[in-house]
Amino acid sequence: MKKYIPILKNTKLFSGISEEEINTMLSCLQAKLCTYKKGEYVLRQGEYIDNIMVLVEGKLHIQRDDYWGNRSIINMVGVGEMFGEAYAAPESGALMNDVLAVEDCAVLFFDVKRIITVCPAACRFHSMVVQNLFFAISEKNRQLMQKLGCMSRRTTREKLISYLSEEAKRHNSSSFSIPFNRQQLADYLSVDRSAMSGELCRMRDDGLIEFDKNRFTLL
Amino acid sequence: MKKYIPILKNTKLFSGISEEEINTMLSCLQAKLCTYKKGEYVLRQGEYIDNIMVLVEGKLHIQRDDYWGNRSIINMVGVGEMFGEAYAAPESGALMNDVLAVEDCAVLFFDVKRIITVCPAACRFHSMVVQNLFFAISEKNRQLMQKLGCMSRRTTREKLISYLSEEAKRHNSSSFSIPFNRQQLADYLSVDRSAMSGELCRMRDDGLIEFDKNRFTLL
DNA sequence: TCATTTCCGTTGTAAAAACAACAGACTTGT
DNA sequence: ACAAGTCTGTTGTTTTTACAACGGAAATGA
Repeated sequence: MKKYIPILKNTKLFSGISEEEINTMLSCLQAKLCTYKKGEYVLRQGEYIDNIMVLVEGKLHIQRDDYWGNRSIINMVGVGEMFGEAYAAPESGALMNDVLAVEDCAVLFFDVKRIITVCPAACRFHSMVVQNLFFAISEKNRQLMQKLGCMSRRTTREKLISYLSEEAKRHNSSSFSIPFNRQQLADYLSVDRSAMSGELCRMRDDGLIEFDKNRFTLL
Repeated sequence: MKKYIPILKNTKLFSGISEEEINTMLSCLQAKLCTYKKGEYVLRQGEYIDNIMVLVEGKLHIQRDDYWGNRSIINMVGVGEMFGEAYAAPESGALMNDVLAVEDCAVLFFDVKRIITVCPAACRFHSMVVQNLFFAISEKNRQLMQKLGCMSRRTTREKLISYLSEEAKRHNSSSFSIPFNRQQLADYLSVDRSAMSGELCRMRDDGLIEFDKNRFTLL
């Protein structure tokens, strides 16, 4: 577990907290480490959790499959990112989505109650973690609204432009790699893969974008 | 301002706090009351805020209009509900959406910093408000994911079924009124109004639902 | 009460997406 | 190195949606 402390130091949750202090808090918060192989589910829709998770290795998808097998990728989780925080509140109900390991993963589980209630030992930086958690949820909230803004577009082309623009803004560059292959991007935008593939090529022919595999450039 | 204390008592933010204590906190948190006529904007996309707002009278829409004039209603805000909490964090950037009064409204503004930092007078129930705020954001988060689940449906019919099912679940009844007219519902689901209107009638003919104006019944 | 506006369903047409099926390029694992 | 599998773009067909325009019903307001 200790080998992940440098990673935790750079997460939103432990921002501003030193490695030694993180080490102390890991036991204070009773963190548990679990590993998953590519393709395994970390959490399944319908489960109840009282943990907040931090991904310290690999890549995850928050996703959902409907009756007809249509997959919808809600979000991508990279190393250092938190997930499950929406279920931090008591009585938050069952998970709505699956969490799938798309690469071999390592995940740290933290007991929510131990985070949001003052710990008996009164860790010096406990209250800072609470505030960090608060800001992180707030940011996640904005991300979700951004995705809603993207999903509310009518056509595939508009969705693509919206998504690619956001990615360009996020990378501070008109050239960037995306964390999805074509099928995953289609699932993320909730459109048909082949239709999207065609639309991407049409956008390239129209001189809007260039791309090679997962690398895109906005023109 | 005092006349709204009974309303505040029943909000998520002030849950578990007595009316007298709320009265004390209103000054402690330096609350400000603003009123808006139907059709006025409470907040506009691009603004920067450091407040959390509670609607104490009327009805609001969180929405966004794109270049082409397509309106997309992100969320509906009713009396007692909070909004703007996603921008509670510092450096949370400019507002992504407009907030429109769809009825005459009264809104209470609270300074975020005064909520999340311990107040000088150390109000007895300040920490409870912080936790309430935390849970409220967490719940908003789940609501957004639920809407994403709805928006990720491919067809208008699936979106309608998804939305109406959630409403039925929320009302604990297969018969309920929705807070939208047809155009607003179409904007909320990001579909064409006339196409949606037709689909609703087809669903009625197929024996899936019944409706009269804003009142729907699932069969 | 009457005129005006808003709301809702309907229709027809054009545009777009979903779906299915396929072939070539590329990866992966043995 | 080779076989199997995956990923991507392409095409054609069917289904669905968007758009525009209209009429009647209901609500609003002077």
